Amino acid sequence: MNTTRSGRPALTRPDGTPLRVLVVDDDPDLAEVLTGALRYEGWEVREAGDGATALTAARELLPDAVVLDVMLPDTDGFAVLRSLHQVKPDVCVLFLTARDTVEDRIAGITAGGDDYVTKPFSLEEVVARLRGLLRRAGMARQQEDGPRLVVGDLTMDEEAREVTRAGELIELSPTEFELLRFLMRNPRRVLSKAQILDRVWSYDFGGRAHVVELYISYLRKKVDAGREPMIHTVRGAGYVLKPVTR
Amino acid sequence: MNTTRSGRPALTRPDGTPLRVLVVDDDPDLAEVLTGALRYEGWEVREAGDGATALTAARELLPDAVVLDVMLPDTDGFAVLRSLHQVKPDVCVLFLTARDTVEDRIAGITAGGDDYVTKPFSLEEVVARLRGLLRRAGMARQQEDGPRLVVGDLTMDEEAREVTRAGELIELSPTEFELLRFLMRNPRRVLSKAQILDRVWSYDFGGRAHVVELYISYLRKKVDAGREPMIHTVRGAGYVLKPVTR
DNA sequence: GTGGTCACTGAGAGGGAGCTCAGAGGTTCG
DNA sequence: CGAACCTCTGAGCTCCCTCTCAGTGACCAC
Repeated sequence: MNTTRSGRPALTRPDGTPLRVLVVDDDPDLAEVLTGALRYEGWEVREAGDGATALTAARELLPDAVVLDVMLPDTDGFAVLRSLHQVKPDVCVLFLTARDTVEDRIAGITAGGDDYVTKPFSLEEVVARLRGLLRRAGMARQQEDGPRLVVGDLTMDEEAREVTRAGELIELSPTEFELLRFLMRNPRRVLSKAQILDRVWSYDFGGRAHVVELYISYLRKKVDAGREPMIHTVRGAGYVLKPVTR
Repeated sequence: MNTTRSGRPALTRPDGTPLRVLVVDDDPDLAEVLTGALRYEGWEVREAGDGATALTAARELLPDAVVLDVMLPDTDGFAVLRSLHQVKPDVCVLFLTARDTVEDRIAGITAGGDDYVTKPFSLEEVVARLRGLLRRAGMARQQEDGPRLVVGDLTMDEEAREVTRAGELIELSPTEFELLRFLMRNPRRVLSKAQILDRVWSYDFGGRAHVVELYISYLRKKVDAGREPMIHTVRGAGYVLKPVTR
């Protein structure tokens, strides 16, 4: 079976082969980071720096999804979107936009079932959105039963943004939610503070690893409150989420 | 089963295959947006930019419905309609017209059981009209029991434009109605303000996401007034409509 | 023990997201 | 032509969320 670098089963195409994703961004550093994160998911990834290259690559790769910067050196996102749909009508598109471009030009994009993320974003968010898109488009085989994560008696419904422990609803802030999602997608694995910072916080966040401790503390108060703890500290290494064992 | 990108069951042809729709508009951006929205419904969609192309496409696709701009570069919509009826006599047509199009011509349209929408329109409206047309023409299999949406003790009769909560009638303005319809067609799913703007407001609306908050506020006063709330805010993510859980 | 490092958590500042009121402009209808 | 209604803008306000700082506690090496 096709697996991720982390050992998790990968989200695959219906025939079991890896999902194919095209990353289009003119900032090579950013493209590199994205590509890495998506490869980590076990997907097949290609990069392109402008609209023309993107189209050539798309014709070869026939990607299931495209991560597409709205601002490109040669064309604009809408034109690329149109051309992409001609190459592969059922392709999913995740747009990357600057914060100030949002309202006007993005209008209409999410209408087609596509989605967007504003810069600066966290990798966890990009991956989650992509997974959501692919799943809804029926391009991904359901490895788990739907958009629901389960670790022990802890469950997370990503679409409804609902988290429960032992059936009890837990309210989380956006950052808490994203942190817990990352933990739940990597259960029984020790995650370093650096890893967590890289995935959950946006790439331009200059802050110290100290925030991670803080948010772990918040999560514990809500998730482990008065119960057998699931979030454990591994001194000098990081944190790990484990189902309760007896 | 055939499903929409949103995960809902799709409205299908009687034999279970996807409904086939042809979009005819000379504005490529608009056509793209429409196509996306209809694909999102799980339908099979083709595009055409003028009358001649439309006819060729229609002969191949044999569409169940056509979304047809009245103003086309080569011919006018009515001529296309006549030719379409020769290709497929029972085709449903949804006309797109400018606000100032002459009244009497429109009157002629609806006489044939077809329908029209004036520009600028909202995607939610286009989709709803199309669903209505197809349902009435008996081309769509009724996946749900008729034109009635139900979430918890909240019900909406789309054709009668009647909304009730716990049996009590609720009066809504047009925009409020459309917003609630969108929420009710996506229960338990968090919808972002951008998604809501794209679907419920017309495509040329430049306004800020602030309007969504305003209309959510209006809806709450009418739908949730003095009752257990069904409309919930998910900070940093959007809004979600959920049946009351006790 | 003792010193040093790593981790946890309380308090609080600052910023931003969301809610609501009041009112202007437009449209519809009588 | 006026009244009623609807839609959207602007502004003020509140509350929540995020992060910084600082103090305390836990763990380890010697």
